[in-house]
Amino acid sequence: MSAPAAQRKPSRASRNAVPTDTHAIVSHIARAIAAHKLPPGAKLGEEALGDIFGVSRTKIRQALFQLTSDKLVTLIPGRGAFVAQPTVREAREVFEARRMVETSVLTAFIERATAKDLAVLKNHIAEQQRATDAGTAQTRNHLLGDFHTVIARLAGNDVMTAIVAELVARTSLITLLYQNTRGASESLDDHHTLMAAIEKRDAKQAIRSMISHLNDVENGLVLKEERPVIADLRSALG
Amino acid sequence: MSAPAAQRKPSRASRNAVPTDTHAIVSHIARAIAAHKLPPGAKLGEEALGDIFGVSRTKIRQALFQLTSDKLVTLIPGRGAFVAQPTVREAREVFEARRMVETSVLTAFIERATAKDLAVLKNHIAEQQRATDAGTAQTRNHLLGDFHTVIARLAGNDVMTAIVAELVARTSLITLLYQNTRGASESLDDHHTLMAAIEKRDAKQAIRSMISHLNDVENGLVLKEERPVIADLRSALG
DNA sequence: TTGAAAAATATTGTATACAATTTAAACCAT
DNA sequence: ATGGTTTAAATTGTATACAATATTTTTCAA
Repeated sequence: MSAPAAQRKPSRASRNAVPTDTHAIVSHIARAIAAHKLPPGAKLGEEALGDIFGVSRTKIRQALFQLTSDKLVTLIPGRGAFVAQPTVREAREVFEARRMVETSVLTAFIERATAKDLAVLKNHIAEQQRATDAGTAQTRNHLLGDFHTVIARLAGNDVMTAIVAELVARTSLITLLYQNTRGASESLDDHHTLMAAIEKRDAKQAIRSMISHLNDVENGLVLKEERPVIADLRSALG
Repeated sequence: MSAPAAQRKPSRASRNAVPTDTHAIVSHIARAIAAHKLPPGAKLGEEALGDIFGVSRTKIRQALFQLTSDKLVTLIPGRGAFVAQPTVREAREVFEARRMVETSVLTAFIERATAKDLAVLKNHIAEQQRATDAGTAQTRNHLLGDFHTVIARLAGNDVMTAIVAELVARTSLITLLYQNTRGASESLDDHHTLMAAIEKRDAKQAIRSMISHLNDVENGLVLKEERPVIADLRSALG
């Protein structure tokens, strides 16, 4: 005898399609950043965000602090929150960290992967293929990054999965700030190659593929001089 | 013509020796957890903490959220914040993560370390030795964990350093919850052995040392049945 | 005495109010 | 016009107030 859900009094935000829970706000903004709707350097005003999500600044503040600890947002005391602008040094360190972390994860995955795990991964690549052939750039890029996180998850270590997920998220910010000259199809080719090595349980070859894949993405980056245009908050998040 | 610092109106907390800045509050609580003054499961009441640090619940809340994302605190909705009680599974994953992450970091360090870097590390071990011979258990344990973070820092990758630091902090919680039967002197011996391999730039041997060191610490853990006594908040943080 | 139900208390979740700082605008002198 | 100073507006930082939820205590019947 559960009470009808409609009994909940509708929050101010329920009219819009934007979330009201703190975690939902965080992932909503994170997705907007990853999808390149919110460019690096964009101001994230608290009241503006509060209006958009229909909550008070209190919750917005919590969300912004969390995003700051994820390195997607930079908090300048007294000035406010901005979408992070990773430095060249930070970009290189993130890629080095990914090479270190993901090769270990990949080794563990190859050791432990069941036939079902391999099938899941193959299916994920098929999704990537479909999104590349006929999908939005947003879902395609999301899937291409998610692939790396999925490997970590299938390797069965939640701690490592969280680390990989964070590094992948930071990478999406980096590839926007430093114009990625490398196309998505090249990355997808890399994933196919990597998958072939994984299926053969050839750890050495798989690691070589992973490292050269990450190197290629990193080497595809160039320093952009002009700052990207600051997008409108509401249109980016609405 | 700088105004005298005394012009700042003294905050409520200035009478006590406890910090008022949010980051300071976070590290103060984190240290108390690492020093095993706040046992796993201890309730972290917001008003109680606010009284101790002389700030409002607003700031305490921020600190608790940050500690939650560091996995040192568990936030149960509607119930409050508690010092985290990592599960056995989580403990194993943290150790596996450390083996993965720290072997990579160690390899990079051995490749890049200058003579000065080696000297810094040797000096750190000397400190560990002094603290083991004639220091408090608290500073000894802090230095033993810090050693791993120092290697990461000297390896020159801030992203990896942050990851190692977080894993080390989580480890201190784990070693309290699952009674560590292994003494500090054994760990110090391991560090000496590792240092010898590092000085010879013997990466393979160094990695072997690091892995067996982490394995030994992990294998020294046992499941404790009884819950640790909950310490008094004020005495732990004052 | 025990156990359940109800009331009272305490604690968390969220919003708002106010102070401090920063940013923008208006103003004036050169 | 230009540059700097002053004033006004807007934004952030912190504390407090109020609502919602948990916890404890009290009460009462078996």
